[in-house]
Amino acid sequence: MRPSKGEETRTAILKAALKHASTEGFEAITIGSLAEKTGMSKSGLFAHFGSKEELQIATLDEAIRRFNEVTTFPALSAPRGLKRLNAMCDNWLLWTTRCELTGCPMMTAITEFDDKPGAVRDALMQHMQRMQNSLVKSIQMTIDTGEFAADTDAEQLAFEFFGILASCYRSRNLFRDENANARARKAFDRLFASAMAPGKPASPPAPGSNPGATSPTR
Amino acid sequence: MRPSKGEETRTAILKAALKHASTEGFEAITIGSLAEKTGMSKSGLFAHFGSKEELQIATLDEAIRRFNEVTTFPALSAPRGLKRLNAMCDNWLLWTTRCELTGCPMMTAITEFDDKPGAVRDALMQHMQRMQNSLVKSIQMTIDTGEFAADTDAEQLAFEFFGILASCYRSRNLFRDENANARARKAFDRLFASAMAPGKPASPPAPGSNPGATSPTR
DNA sequence: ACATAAAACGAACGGTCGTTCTATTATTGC
DNA sequence: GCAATAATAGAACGACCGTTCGTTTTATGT
Repeated sequence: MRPSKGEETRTAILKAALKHASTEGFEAITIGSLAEKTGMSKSGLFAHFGSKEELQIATLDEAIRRFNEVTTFPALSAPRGLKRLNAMCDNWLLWTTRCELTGCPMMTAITEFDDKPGAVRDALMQHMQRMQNSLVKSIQMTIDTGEFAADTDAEQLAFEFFGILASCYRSRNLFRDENANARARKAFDRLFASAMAPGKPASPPAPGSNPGATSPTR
Repeated sequence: MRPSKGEETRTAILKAALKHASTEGFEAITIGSLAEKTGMSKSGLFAHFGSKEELQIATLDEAIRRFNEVTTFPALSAPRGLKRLNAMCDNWLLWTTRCELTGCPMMTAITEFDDKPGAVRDALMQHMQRMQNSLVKSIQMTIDTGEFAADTDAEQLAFEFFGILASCYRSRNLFRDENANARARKAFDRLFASAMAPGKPASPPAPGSNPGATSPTR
Protein backbone atom coordinates (compact mmCIF):
# COMPACT_ATOMS: atom_id res chain seq x y z
CA MET A 1 0.00 0.00 0.00
CA ARG A 2 1.33 3.37 -1.03
CA PRO A 3 1.63 5.76 1.89
CA SER A 4 -1.07 8.40 1.96
CA LYS A 5 -0.28 12.03 1.36
CA GLY A 6 -0.63 12.72 5.04
CA GLU A 7 1.89 10.10 6.03
CA GLU A 8 4.30 11.34 3.42
CA THR A 9 4.32 14.89 4.72
CA ARG A 10 4.42 13.66 8.27
CA THR A 11 7.57 11.77 7.45
CA ALA A 12 9.07 14.82 5.78
CA ILE A 13 8.27 16.93 8.85
CA LEU A 14 9.84 14.42 11.19
CA LYS A 15 12.94 14.24 9.06
CA ALA A 16 13.40 17.98 9.36
CA ALA A 17 12.48 17.90 13.04
CA LEU A 18 15.03 15.20 13.75
CA LYS A 19 17.76 17.09 12.00
CA HIS A 20 16.94 20.19 13.98
CA ALA A 21 16.68 18.31 17.27
CA SER A 22 20.03 16.63 16.80
CA THR A 23 21.87 19.94 16.71
CA GLU A 24 19.66 22.40 18.56
CA GLY A 25 17.76 20.12 20.89
CA PHE A 26 14.17 19.02 21.19
CA GLU A 27 13.06 22.09 23.08
CA ALA A 28 14.41 24.24 20.28
CA ILE A 29 11.96 22.71 17.84
CA THR A 30 9.42 25.41 17.09
CA ILE A 31 6.34 24.99 14.97
CA GLY A 32 7.09 28.17 13.08
CA SER A 33 10.65 27.45 12.07
CA LEU A 34 9.79 23.87 11.22
CA ALA A 35 6.90 25.03 9.05
CA GLU A 36 9.20 27.36 7.20
CA LYS A 37 11.80 24.63 6.69
CA THR A 38 9.23 22.27 5.22
CA GLY A 39 7.38 24.91 3.24
CA MET A 40 4.16 24.49 5.13
CA SER A 41 1.89 26.70 7.14
CA LYS A 42 2.12 26.62 10.92
CA SER A 43 -1.42 25.36 11.32
CA GLY A 44 -1.03 22.76 8.59
CA LEU A 45 2.00 21.32 10.26
CA PHE A 46 0.52 21.58 13.71
CA ALA A 47 -2.52 19.52 12.69
CA HIS A 48 -0.31 16.47 12.23
CA PHE A 49 0.57 16.29 15.89
CA GLY A 50 -1.97 18.20 17.96
CA SER A 51 0.58 19.60 20.36
CA LYS A 52 4.23 20.44 20.55
CA GLU A 53 4.81 17.72 23.09
CA GLU A 54 3.41 15.13 20.70
CA LEU A 55 5.68 16.47 17.99
CA GLN A 56 8.66 16.06 20.29
CA ILE A 57 7.70 12.51 21.12
CA ALA A 58 7.13 11.67 17.46
CA THR A 59 10.56 13.09 16.67
CA LEU A 60 12.10 10.99 19.42
CA ASP A 61 10.34 7.87 18.12
CA GLU A 62 11.67 8.63 14.66
CA ALA A 63 15.18 8.91 16.08
CA ILE A 64 14.91 5.49 17.68
CA ARG A 65 13.47 4.01 14.49
CA ARG A 66 16.34 5.33 12.42
CA PHE A 67 18.86 4.26 15.03
CA ASN A 68 17.63 0.69 15.00
CA GLU A 69 17.56 0.76 11.22
CA VAL A 70 21.24 1.57 10.87
CA THR A 71 22.68 0.20 14.10
CA THR A 72 20.79 -2.51 15.93
CA PHE A 73 19.29 -4.49 13.05
CA PRO A 74 22.42 -4.70 10.89
CA ALA A 75 24.40 -5.89 13.90
CA LEU A 76 22.04 -8.84 14.25
CA SER A 77 23.55 -10.35 11.12
CA ALA A 78 26.79 -10.85 13.01
CA PRO A 79 27.08 -14.05 15.04
CA ARG A 80 26.10 -13.88 18.68
CA GLY A 81 28.81 -12.93 21.09
CA LEU A 82 31.81 -10.67 20.83
CA LYS A 83 31.52 -10.23 17.08
CA ARG A 84 28.01 -8.90 17.33
CA LEU A 85 29.01 -6.69 20.24
CA ASN A 86 31.82 -5.23 18.19
CA ALA A 87 29.46 -4.71 15.27
CA MET A 88 27.18 -2.77 17.61
CA CYS A 89 30.10 -0.55 18.64
CA ASP A 90 31.16 0.15 15.09
CA ASN A 91 27.64 0.84 13.91
CA TRP A 92 26.92 3.01 16.90
CA LEU A 93 29.97 5.13 16.23
CA LEU A 94 28.79 5.73 12.68
CA TRP A 95 25.08 6.04 13.06
CA THR A 96 24.76 9.82 13.18
CA THR A 97 26.90 10.12 10.07
CA ARG A 98 24.84 7.51 8.26
CA CYS A 99 21.65 9.34 9.12
CA GLU A 100 23.20 12.64 8.14
CA LEU A 101 22.89 14.03 11.63
CA THR A 102 25.54 16.05 13.42
CA GLY A 103 24.77 15.32 17.05
CA CYS A 104 23.10 12.30 18.58
CA PRO A 105 19.44 13.10 19.23
CA MET A 106 19.21 10.54 22.00
CA MET A 107 22.10 12.03 23.93
CA THR A 108 20.55 15.44 23.47
CA ALA A 109 17.18 14.21 24.68
CA ILE A 110 18.75 12.64 27.74
CA THR A 111 20.35 15.83 28.99
CA GLU A 112 17.28 17.84 28.07
CA PHE A 113 14.67 15.69 29.73
CA ASP A 114 16.44 13.61 32.35
CA ASP A 115 15.11 15.88 35.05
CA LYS A 116 12.03 17.35 33.43
CA PRO A 117 8.91 15.32 34.28
CA GLY A 118 6.40 14.87 31.49
CA ALA A 119 5.36 12.70 28.61
CA VAL A 120 8.62 13.21 26.71
CA ARG A 121 10.68 12.05 29.66
CA ASP A 122 8.47 9.01 30.08
CA ALA A 123 8.82 8.05 26.42
CA LEU A 124 12.55 8.67 26.51
CA MET A 125 13.02 6.57 29.60
CA GLN A 126 11.17 3.65 28.05
CA HIS A 127 13.24 3.85 24.88
CA MET A 128 16.51 4.05 26.75
CA GLN A 129 15.57 1.25 29.10
CA ARG A 130 14.78 -0.96 26.13
CA MET A 131 18.06 -0.04 24.49
CA GLN A 132 19.97 -0.76 27.68
CA ASN A 133 18.23 -4.11 28.06
CA SER A 134 19.11 -5.20 24.56
CA LEU A 135 22.69 -4.18 25.15
CA VAL A 136 22.85 -6.14 28.38
CA LYS A 137 21.39 -9.10 26.51
CA SER A 138 24.12 -8.88 23.88
CA ILE A 139 26.73 -8.82 26.61
CA GLN A 140 25.11 -11.78 28.31
CA MET A 141 25.34 -13.67 25.01
CA THR A 142 29.04 -12.96 24.95
CA ILE A 143 29.30 -14.47 28.40
CA ASP A 144 27.29 -17.46 27.24
CA THR A 145 29.63 -18.07 24.31
CA GLY A 146 32.47 -18.21 26.81
CA GLU A 147 34.24 -15.20 25.35
CA PHE A 148 33.59 -13.08 28.42
CA ALA A 149 34.32 -14.46 31.85
CA ALA A 150 31.38 -16.04 33.64
CA ASP A 151 31.51 -13.53 36.48
CA THR A 152 31.33 -10.53 34.14
CA ASP A 153 29.02 -7.78 35.40
CA ALA A 154 26.90 -7.15 32.30
CA GLU A 155 25.18 -4.09 33.73
CA GLN A 156 28.51 -2.56 34.62
CA LEU A 157 29.79 -3.15 31.12
CA ALA A 158 26.69 -1.52 29.64
CA PHE A 159 27.22 1.42 31.97
CA GLU A 160 30.73 1.95 30.68
CA PHE A 161 29.67 1.27 27.12
CA PHE A 162 27.37 4.23 27.19
CA GLY A 163 30.02 6.42 28.75
CA ILE A 164 32.44 5.78 25.94
CA LEU A 165 29.84 6.91 23.44
CA ALA A 166 29.02 10.03 25.39
CA SER A 167 32.67 10.96 25.56
CA CYS A 168 33.04 10.29 21.86
CA TYR A 169 30.26 12.72 21.01
CA ARG A 170 31.82 15.38 23.18
CA SER A 171 35.19 15.00 21.49
CA ARG A 172 33.62 15.00 18.06
CA ASN A 173 31.25 17.90 18.43
CA LEU A 174 32.73 20.18 21.05
CA PHE A 175 36.44 19.61 20.45
CA ARG A 176 36.08 18.69 16.77
CA ASP A 177 38.53 15.87 17.45
CA GLU A 178 39.11 13.80 14.31
CA ASN A 179 40.39 10.91 16.40
CA ALA A 180 37.28 10.63 18.56
CA ASN A 181 36.06 7.45 16.91
CA ALA A 182 39.50 5.85 17.18
CA ARG A 183 39.61 6.82 20.86
CA ALA A 184 36.21 5.29 21.40
CA ARG A 185 37.18 2.12 19.56
CA LYS A 186 40.26 1.81 21.70
CA ALA A 187 38.16 2.27 24.81
CA PHE A 188 35.77 -0.44 23.70
CA ASP A 189 38.65 -2.80 23.10
CA ARG A 190 40.08 -2.13 26.51
CA LEU A 191 36.69 -2.55 28.12
CA PHE A 192 36.06 -5.86 26.42
CA ALA A 193 39.59 -7.06 27.08
CA SER A 194 39.04 -6.54 30.79
CA ALA A 195 36.03 -8.85 30.62
CA MET A 196 37.71 -11.56 28.56
CA ALA A 197 37.59 -15.09 29.89
CA PRO A 198 41.03 -16.39 30.90
CA GLY A 199 42.70 -18.35 28.12
CA LYS A 200 40.81 -16.54 25.37
CA PRO A 201 42.76 -14.47 22.85
CA ALA A 202 42.91 -10.95 24.24
CA SER A 203 43.66 -9.33 20.89
CA PRO A 204 40.51 -7.81 19.41
CA PRO A 205 39.56 -8.33 15.77
CA ALA A 206 40.46 -5.60 13.33
CA PRO A 207 37.89 -2.82 13.61
CA GLY A 208 35.50 -2.48 10.69
CA SER A 209 36.09 -5.99 9.50
CA ASN A 210 33.18 -7.49 11.41
CA PRO A 211 30.17 -8.89 9.61
CA GLY A 212 27.17 -6.70 10.31
CA ALA A 213 29.32 -3.67 10.89
CA THR A 214 28.04 -2.18 7.69
CA SER A 215 24.42 -2.15 6.72
CA PRO A 216 23.70 -5.22 4.61
CA THR A 217 20.76 -3.63 2.81
CA ARG A 218 22.58 -0.85 1.04
CA MET B 1 36.23 45.30 51.05
CA ARG B 2 32.56 44.49 51.38
CA PRO B 3 30.93 43.55 48.11
CA SER B 4 28.77 46.31 46.67
CA LYS B 5 25.03 45.97 46.46
CA GLY B 6 25.30 45.32 42.75
CA GLU B 7 27.70 42.45 43.16
CA GLU B 8 25.53 40.95 45.84
CA THR B 9 22.43 40.84 43.69
CA ARG B 10 24.45 39.69 40.72
CA THR B 11 25.64 36.74 42.76
CA ALA B 12 22.10 35.97 43.85
CA ILE B 13 20.92 36.08 40.25
CA LEU B 14 23.68 33.76 39.12
CA LYS B 15 22.90 31.33 41.89
CA ALA B 16 19.31 31.10 40.72
CA ALA B 17 20.40 30.98 37.09
CA LEU B 18 22.80 28.13 37.76
CA LYS B 19 20.19 26.12 39.56
CA HIS B 20 17.80 26.61 36.69
CA ALA B 21 20.42 25.84 34.05
CA SER B 22 21.47 22.63 35.75
CA THR B 23 18.01 21.12 35.39
CA GLU B 24 16.39 22.92 32.48
CA GLY B 25 19.41 23.94 30.46
CA PHE B 26 21.05 27.23 29.59
CA GLU B 27 18.70 28.00 26.74
CA ALA B 28 15.78 27.62 29.10
CA ILE B 29 17.02 30.51 31.21
CA THR B 30 14.60 33.35 30.56
CA ILE B 31 14.93 36.85 31.90
CA GLY B 32 11.30 36.88 32.96
CA SER B 33 11.26 33.69 34.98
CA LEU B 34 14.61 34.50 36.52
CA ALA B 35 13.37 37.96 37.53
CA GLU B 36 10.36 36.41 39.18
CA LYS B 37 12.48 33.85 41.01
CA THR B 38 14.78 36.54 42.41
CA GLY B 39 12.00 39.05 43.09
CA MET B 40 13.33 41.60 40.66
CA SER B 41 12.01 43.40 37.64
CA LYS B 42 12.98 42.13 34.21
CA SER B 43 14.79 45.33 33.29
CA GLY B 44 16.55 45.53 36.64
CA LEU B 45 17.90 42.05 36.22
CA PHE B 46 18.71 42.55 32.58
CA ALA B 47 20.87 45.58 33.33
CA HIS B 48 23.36 43.38 35.13
CA PHE B 49 24.29 41.52 31.98
CA GLY B 50 23.30 43.52 28.93
CA SER B 51 22.19 40.53 26.93
CA LYS B 52 20.91 37.04 27.41
CA GLU B 53 24.06 35.61 25.91
CA GLU B 54 26.17 37.42 28.51
CA LEU B 55 23.91 36.05 31.21
CA GLN B 56 24.43 32.54 29.91
CA ILE B 57 28.19 32.98 29.84
CA ALA B 58 28.19 34.45 33.34
CA THR B 59 26.17 31.47 34.53
CA LEU B 60 28.62 29.11 32.90
CA ASP B 61 31.54 30.92 34.52
CA GLU B 62 29.81 30.63 37.86
CA ALA B 63 29.38 26.89 37.31
CA ILE B 64 33.10 26.47 36.67
CA ARG B 65 33.95 28.59 39.69
CA ARG B 66 31.80 26.50 41.96
CA PHE B 67 33.09 23.30 40.41
CA ASN B 68 36.68 24.23 41.09
CA GLU B 69 35.74 25.32 44.59
CA VAL B 70 34.35 21.94 45.59
CA THR B 71 36.24 19.60 43.29
CA THR B 72 39.54 20.71 41.85
CA PHE B 73 40.97 22.77 44.68
CA PRO B 74 40.23 20.34 47.52
CA ALA B 75 41.82 17.54 45.49
CA LEU B 76 45.05 19.50 45.38
CA SER B 77 45.55 18.78 49.07
CA ALA B 78 46.02 15.12 48.20
CA PRO B 79 49.55 14.07 47.25
CA ARG B 80 50.38 14.04 43.55
CA GLY B 81 49.67 10.86 41.72
CA LEU B 82 47.02 8.22 42.08
CA LYS B 83 45.75 9.53 45.39
CA ARG B 84 45.02 12.94 43.94
CA LEU B 85 43.45 11.36 40.89
CA ASN B 86 41.16 9.32 43.09
CA ALA B 87 40.30 12.40 45.11
CA MET B 88 39.31 14.10 41.85
CA CYS B 89 37.01 11.18 41.03
CA ASP B 90 35.34 11.17 44.40
CA ASN B 91 34.90 14.92 44.47
CA TRP B 92 33.60 14.98 40.92
CA LEU B 93 30.98 12.38 41.73
CA LEU B 94 29.72 14.50 44.60
CA TRP B 95 30.05 17.98 43.26
CA THR B 96 26.48 18.54 42.08
CA THR B 97 25.14 17.34 45.41
CA ARG B 98 27.50 19.61 47.29
CA CYS B 99 26.40 22.59 45.22
CA GLU B 100 22.77 21.60 45.64
CA LEU B 101 22.32 21.06 41.94
CA THR B 102 20.45 18.18 40.39
CA GLY B 103 22.11 17.92 37.00
CA CYS B 104 25.62 18.88 35.97
CA PRO B 105 25.52 22.28 34.27
CA MET B 106 28.68 21.56 32.33
CA MET B 107 27.31 18.38 30.82
CA THR B 108 24.14 20.23 29.96
CA ALA B 109 26.07 23.05 28.35
CA ILE B 110 28.11 20.62 26.29
CA THR B 111 25.12 18.97 24.67
CA GLU B 112 23.38 22.30 24.25
CA PHE B 113 26.20 24.22 22.65
CA ASP B 114 28.58 21.67 21.18
CA ASP B 115 27.24 22.38 17.74
CA LYS B 116 25.85 25.88 18.12
CA PRO B 117 28.43 28.51 17.11
CA GLY B 118 28.55 31.62 19.24
CA ALA B 119 30.11 33.23 22.25
CA VAL B 120 28.72 30.66 24.66
CA ARG B 121 30.23 27.80 22.71
CA ASP B 122 33.57 29.59 22.60
CA ALA B 123 33.57 30.15 26.34
CA LEU B 124 32.48 26.60 27.00
CA MET B 125 35.17 25.16 24.79
CA GLN B 126 37.86 27.16 26.57
CA HIS B 127 36.64 26.03 29.97
CA MET B 128 36.43 22.40 28.95
CA GLN B 129 39.81 22.48 27.28
CA ARG B 130 41.33 23.85 30.45
CA MET B 131 39.60 21.22 32.52
CA GLN B 132 40.79 18.48 30.20
CA ASN B 133 44.34 19.80 30.31
CA SER B 134 44.43 19.82 34.08
CA LEU B 135 43.09 16.29 34.13
CA VAL B 136 45.72 15.13 31.67
CA LYS B 137 48.31 16.81 33.84
CA SER B 138 47.09 14.90 36.90
CA ILE B 139 47.32 11.67 34.97
CA GLN B 140 50.79 12.56 33.78
CA MET B 141 51.80 13.09 37.40
CA THR B 142 50.57 9.59 38.17
CA ILE B 143 52.82 8.32 35.41
CA ASP B 144 55.69 10.34 36.80
CA THR B 145 55.25 8.83 40.26
CA GLY B 146 55.59 5.42 38.65
CA GLU B 147 52.10 4.33 39.65
CA PHE B 148 50.88 4.28 36.07
CA ALA B 149 52.93 2.56 33.39
CA ALA B 150 55.29 4.79 31.45
CA ASP B 151 53.53 4.09 28.15
CA THR B 152 50.11 5.11 29.49
CA ASP B 153 48.10 7.20 27.04
CA ALA B 154 47.06 10.10 29.26
CA GLU B 155 44.71 11.61 26.68
CA GLN B 156 42.97 8.29 26.25
CA LEU B 157 42.54 7.96 29.98
CA ALA B 158 41.05 11.44 30.18
CA PHE B 159 38.70 10.52 27.35
CA GLU B 160 37.39 7.54 29.26
CA PHE B 161 37.34 9.47 32.52
CA PHE B 162 34.84 11.87 31.10
CA GLY B 163 32.72 9.07 29.69
CA ILE B 164 32.33 7.46 33.07
CA LEU B 165 31.02 10.71 34.49
CA ALA B 166 28.61 11.21 31.64
CA SER B 167 27.23 7.73 32.10
CA CYS B 168 26.94 8.31 35.80
CA TYR B 169 24.78 11.38 35.31
CA ARG B 170 22.54 9.51 32.94
CA SER B 171 22.02 6.69 35.42
CA ARG B 172 21.42 9.11 38.24
CA ASN B 173 19.04 11.49 36.56
CA LEU B 174 17.28 9.54 33.85
CA PHE B 175 17.16 6.11 35.46
CA ARG B 176 17.21 7.35 39.04
CA ASP B 177 19.76 4.62 39.76
CA GLU B 178 20.91 4.74 43.37
CA ASN B 179 24.01 2.75 42.48
CA ALA B 180 25.22 5.15 39.81
CA ASN B 181 28.06 6.50 41.92
CA ALA B 182 29.18 3.02 42.90
CA ARG B 183 29.10 2.00 39.25
CA ALA B 184 31.20 5.00 38.34
CA ARG B 185 33.67 4.34 41.13
CA LYS B 186 34.04 0.77 39.95
CA ALA B 187 34.63 1.99 36.42
CA PHE B 188 37.32 4.40 37.60
CA ASP B 189 39.04 1.60 39.47
CA ARG B 190 38.99 -0.65 36.44
CA LEU B 191 40.27 2.16 34.25
CA PHE B 192 43.12 2.97 36.59
CA ALA B 193 43.94 -0.69 37.14
CA SER B 194 44.42 -1.12 33.41
CA ALA B 195 47.01 1.65 33.46
CA MET B 196 48.91 0.39 36.50
CA ALA B 197 52.61 -0.11 36.17
CA PRO B 198 53.62 -3.77 36.41
CA GLY B 199 54.60 -4.77 39.94
CA LYS B 200 52.46 -2.11 41.54
CA PRO B 201 49.57 -3.14 43.79
CA ALA B 202 46.50 -3.37 41.58
CA SER B 203 44.04 -3.04 44.44
CA PRO B 204 42.70 0.51 44.69
CA PRO B 205 42.45 2.38 48.00
CA ALA B 206 39.10 2.36 49.75
CA PRO B 207 36.87 4.99 48.13
CA GLY B 208 36.19 8.10 50.16
CA SER B 209 39.17 7.59 52.37
CA ASN B 210 41.53 9.76 50.34
CA PRO B 211 42.86 13.04 51.65
CA GLY B 212 41.31 15.89 49.73
CA ALA B 213 38.22 13.89 48.92
CA THR B 214 36.24 16.13 51.19
CA SER B 215 36.47 19.86 51.19
CA PRO B 216 39.01 20.95 53.80
CA THR B 217 37.51 24.41 54.26
CA ARG B 218 34.17 23.43 55.73
C1' DA C 1 -16.73 12.16 -12.40
C1' DC C 2 -18.32 13.01 -8.12
C1' DA C 3 -19.29 12.95 -3.17
C1' DT C 4 -16.68 12.58 0.88
C1' DA C 5 -13.07 12.92 3.71
C1' DA C 6 -8.32 14.37 4.56
C1' DA C 7 -4.99 17.88 4.41
C1' DA C 8 -3.35 22.41 4.29
C1' DC C 9 -4.07 27.31 4.74
C1' DG C 10 -4.63 32.15 6.74
C1' DA C 11 -5.86 34.98 10.25
C1' DA C 12 -6.16 35.75 14.76
C1' DC C 13 -5.65 34.80 19.91
C1' DG C 14 -3.33 35.68 24.43
C1' DG C 15 1.36 35.09 26.14
C1' DT C 16 6.11 35.42 26.62
C1' DC C 17 10.42 36.43 24.62
C1' DG C 18 14.70 39.76 24.69
C1' DT C 19 15.50 44.46 24.63
C1' DT C 20 15.09 49.62 24.97
C1' DC C 21 13.83 53.60 26.95
C1' DT C 22 12.91 56.99 30.83
C1' DA C 23 12.03 57.66 35.58
C1' DT C 24 12.68 56.59 40.31
C1' DT C 25 14.85 54.78 44.21
C1' DA C 26 19.14 53.18 46.88
C1' DT C 27 23.78 53.26 47.73
C1' DT C 28 28.08 55.27 47.88
C1' DG C 29 32.24 58.58 48.73
C1' DC C 30 33.22 62.71 50.87
C1' DG D 1 23.96 65.06 55.01
C1' DC D 2 24.55 65.94 50.30
C1' DA D 3 25.87 65.42 45.66
C1' DA D 4 27.15 61.96 42.43
C1' DT D 5 26.40 57.58 40.99
C1' DA D 6 24.81 52.99 40.78
C1' DA D 7 20.84 49.99 40.96
C1' DT D 8 16.25 49.00 40.12
C1' DA D 9 11.57 49.69 38.38
C1' DG D 10 7.93 50.37 34.92
C1' DA D 11 6.03 50.68 30.57
C1' DA D 12 6.35 49.71 26.00
C1' DC D 13 8.37 47.62 21.57
C1' DG D 14 8.21 44.18 17.80
C1' DA D 15 8.87 39.38 17.23
C1' DC D 16 7.70 34.90 17.88
C1' DC D 17 5.55 31.29 20.72
C1' DG D 18 1.79 27.34 20.79
C1' DT D 19 -2.86 26.92 19.75
C1' DT D 20 -7.74 27.56 17.80
C1' DC D 21 -11.00 28.12 14.22
C1' DG D 22 -13.27 28.56 9.89
C1' DT D 23 -12.25 28.15 5.11
C1' DT D 24 -10.27 26.34 1.05
C1' DT D 25 -7.68 23.17 -1.44
C1' DT D 26 -6.33 18.52 -2.44
C1' DA D 27 -6.46 13.64 -2.37
C1' DT D 28 -9.25 9.40 -1.99
C1' DG D 29 -12.75 5.57 -2.87
C1' DT D 30 -16.20 4.24 -5.84
